[in-house]
Amino acid sequence: MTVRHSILAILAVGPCYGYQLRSEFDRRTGSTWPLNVGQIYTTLERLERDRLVQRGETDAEGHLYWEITGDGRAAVAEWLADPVAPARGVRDELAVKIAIASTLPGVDAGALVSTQRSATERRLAELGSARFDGVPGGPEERAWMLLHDGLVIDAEGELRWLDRCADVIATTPVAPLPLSTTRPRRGRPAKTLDPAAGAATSALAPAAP
Amino acid sequence: MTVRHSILAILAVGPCYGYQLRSEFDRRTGSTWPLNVGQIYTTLERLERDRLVQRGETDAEGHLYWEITGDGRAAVAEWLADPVAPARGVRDELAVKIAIASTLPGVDAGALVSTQRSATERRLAELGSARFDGVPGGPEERAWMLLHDGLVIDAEGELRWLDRCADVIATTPVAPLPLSTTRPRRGRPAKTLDPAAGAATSALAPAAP
DNA sequence: CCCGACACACCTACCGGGTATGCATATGAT
DNA sequence: ATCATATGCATACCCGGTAGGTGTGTCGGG
Repeated sequence: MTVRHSILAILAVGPCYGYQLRSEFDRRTGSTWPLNVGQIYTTLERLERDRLVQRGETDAEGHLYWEITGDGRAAVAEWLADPVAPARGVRDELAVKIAIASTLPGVDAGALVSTQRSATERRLAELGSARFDGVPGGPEERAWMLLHDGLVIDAEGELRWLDRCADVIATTPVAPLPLSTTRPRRGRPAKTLDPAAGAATSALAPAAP
Repeated sequence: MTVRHSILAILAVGPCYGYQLRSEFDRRTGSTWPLNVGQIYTTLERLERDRLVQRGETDAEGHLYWEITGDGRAAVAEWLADPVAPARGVRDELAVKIAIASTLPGVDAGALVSTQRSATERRLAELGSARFDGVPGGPEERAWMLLHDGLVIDAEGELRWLDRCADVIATTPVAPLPLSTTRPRRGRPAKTLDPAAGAATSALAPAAP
């Protein structure tokens, strides 16, 4: 939803035509987020459908200027006021991958973790030597710095997490899981008598009282 | 691509029918990643199209068992060997949002950052009090712990990053950007003789009349 | 002097992940 | 008897994102 909202926010500054939106987006984000031009037009159509945007004037060169509506301004305000939703990113993807891998017979999950660790370390090194090549002092540089720092912090966190994964895998061995042989019973399940008690805490969580 | 690969990896253990794949996935990931059943079937069809999977036997209950192919096994091996691609997650989304916001006239980017910080702190607190409620000692618990720790590390990193953002915003003020007034020149760009001087002057756009 | 490179400008088709929803059947609880 | 819930499958849809095609105008170089 980033592109959608960003376009809307730029239109809140003033009417723009499609291609212009892209250059404004690039200027403000330092070309940090690769944006396909085609996406602009489909997004504009969807915004129009949702009454957040409307077609405005057409200039001599044939440029169609899009204007933001009242609803659109409200949506921008809401976007700026609301924090972005929790996540669903790489960490989840990695977590699922490792979780699945550690249940597969004949798969060394530890090796997977260490491979990933090497890749992340390499990434971190590349980030360390990356330099902004553009006009300093402008919005592009700020955007670049913010993104760059974010990637660094992310990579560092990934390393910490991978170490934790290696630890969990090494210390709490789980037998490889074959396919479940229990035939599923249809219908409403029988009432369970006692749910297993005692949930373990993770190392990062404070000890339960 | 997580679901696609995970399904394939489970099929490498043995043939399964659609619904069975979902329960195996849940069992191995601790229901950590909410997986819509419908997705299984569309994914299986795509896997079949790509020759990674093929239709097998149908049992007495009418369950169609899917089998992995040789290409499929190769794909699983490749998935397990390759590290997960760099990212494109929340951090990017947040970075773009902050970058855009800090160029909008009349928008307090600092307030946006602090709002986000509050939300992340709240999230972190919730994570701190979260406990695994399931059968301890199994793969579900391991998956839950890995994911949980990942979320904690991620939230902590986000806080660090947001502090950095606040710092950048406070110390390197950028004038709010109006829409660029420079008319785009079509055609092949003129050969730039002195790129530094020309670009630097045009970087700071004066307010349009 | 024309050709090719390249930027502007727009449009369309397509893909893949994900969600919602509908349908049918079986079964235990109330 | 009825309802709630689980298994089991199928389909339509949306959305973000990518690829690729169509022109047009301008400049540099052969």
